[in-house]
Amino acid sequence: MPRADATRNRQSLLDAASAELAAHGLEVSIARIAARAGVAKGTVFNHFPTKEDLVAEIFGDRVAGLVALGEQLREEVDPESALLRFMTAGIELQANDRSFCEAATAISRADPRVRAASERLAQIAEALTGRARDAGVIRADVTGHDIVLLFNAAVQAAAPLGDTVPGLWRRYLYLIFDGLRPECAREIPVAAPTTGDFTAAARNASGLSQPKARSRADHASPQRQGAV
Amino acid sequence: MPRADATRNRQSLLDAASAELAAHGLEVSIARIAARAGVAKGTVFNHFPTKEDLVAEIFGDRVAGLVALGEQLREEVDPESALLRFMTAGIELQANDRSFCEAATAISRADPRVRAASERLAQIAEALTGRARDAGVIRADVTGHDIVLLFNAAVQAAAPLGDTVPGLWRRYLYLIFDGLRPECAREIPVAAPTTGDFTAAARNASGLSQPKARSRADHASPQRQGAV
DNA sequence: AGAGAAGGTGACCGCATGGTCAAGTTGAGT
DNA sequence: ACTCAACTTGACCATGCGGTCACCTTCTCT
Repeated sequence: MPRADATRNRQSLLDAASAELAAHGLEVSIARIAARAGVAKGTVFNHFPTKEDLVAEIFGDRVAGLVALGEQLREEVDPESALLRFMTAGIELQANDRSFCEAATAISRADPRVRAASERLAQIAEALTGRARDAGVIRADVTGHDIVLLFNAAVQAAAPLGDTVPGLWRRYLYLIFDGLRPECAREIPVAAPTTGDFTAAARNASGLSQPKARSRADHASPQRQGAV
Repeated sequence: MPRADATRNRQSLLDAASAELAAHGLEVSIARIAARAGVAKGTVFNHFPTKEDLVAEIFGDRVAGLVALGEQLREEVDPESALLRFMTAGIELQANDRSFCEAATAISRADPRVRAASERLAQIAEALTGRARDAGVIRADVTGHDIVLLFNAAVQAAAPLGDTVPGLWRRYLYLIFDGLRPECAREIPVAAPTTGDFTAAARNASGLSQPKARSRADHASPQRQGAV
């Protein structure tokens, strides 16, 4: 059983990290987080072995929250509104959290907790999508994976103006959602991604330290004889 | 008139930087670029006062290329196919270039060359969109600015699987494009962004040095009494 | 109250980055 | 062939990062 001040500090750190990550994205320094939590830098590493670990903890929680909401929405009577609300929540999470999208792509795919949460999320998304599909309110060729990936789409469309026009992502959510309706479905020449694609992508994702990871990967291809 | 070797080196640097930026994104080090170009680091700064300057040069060229294509497409007979090809080109550019999306948001909004090119791009996009709108092939409430912003959407939707499923962005392009059709248009509760929004966002964008820019901006809001 | 362990601390390390500059090299005009 | 400005070079600087560790403080159990 940990000491009282340790528990307190741990919570402060999680709160501080959560806020700083949301405000400034993945590159916030540990020093900043420590300062905000009112502890020394060393304390951060007492509680979380690496920065990646800290981020994974927070990111896992966020995804878990979304999963919980999705679970509720399965009870919702109207499948269309359920799906729309699910997408809204997923997008809103990212729109309010600078670290989220980056984290989803880069970090913590390797982290087991995040992996688990993400898989649950994919299942929920598929369930909600399936209900909407069966009800005939969205096109037949759209899958749960598509829905999760489209979270990114709406946020990133609005991202260049994100701070200037705060609710803009909503515009693109609606635009994209209209594209999901059966009425206007044209054939799509590319198949939906599979669960296997996601696991394969997870293997490629190396971790937080992109520079290091990069230089390691680089030895393979872009070397030129004369240089260096 | 510059010396012959200077001209040669400048071109090598642009080529190298272009390739490295595409492959590794905005955070490639100057050292890497210099190595690839086969020159010393100092030489880079002989030709481009700052890293931001180098990136702006390249990024400006890319946008200009897209503008040129857009200009050709205005002659195309079918407005729908013209718009679709324009979007495809814009997305493809980003999908093949890791630096592009980041650059669009972060850097070089401040750079006059890039600003100019971006404004031209917005005009072209508006022209192509207008033609498609008049022809009744896309919904009335979509603007050229929307189209440019949606470049990001398709790429970013596919981004988490980008390296694993290379052509995936195409799927989301088609999905999004279907959402642009008049047949399935529902009312959108958020207005399209204006040119003014873009200029306002440009003012906020500070430059390459995000860390510095951040800490400057940070003094304003997220300070907490006890901390630091 | 006292003791011992759990936890906090901040100076410190190694490393990488963007950028500078005095000294050396080289292309081009005569 | 000679000269000199234009250009290149790489050691160097300041800064910021994630992470470590010997030392000190503080909680908790008796």
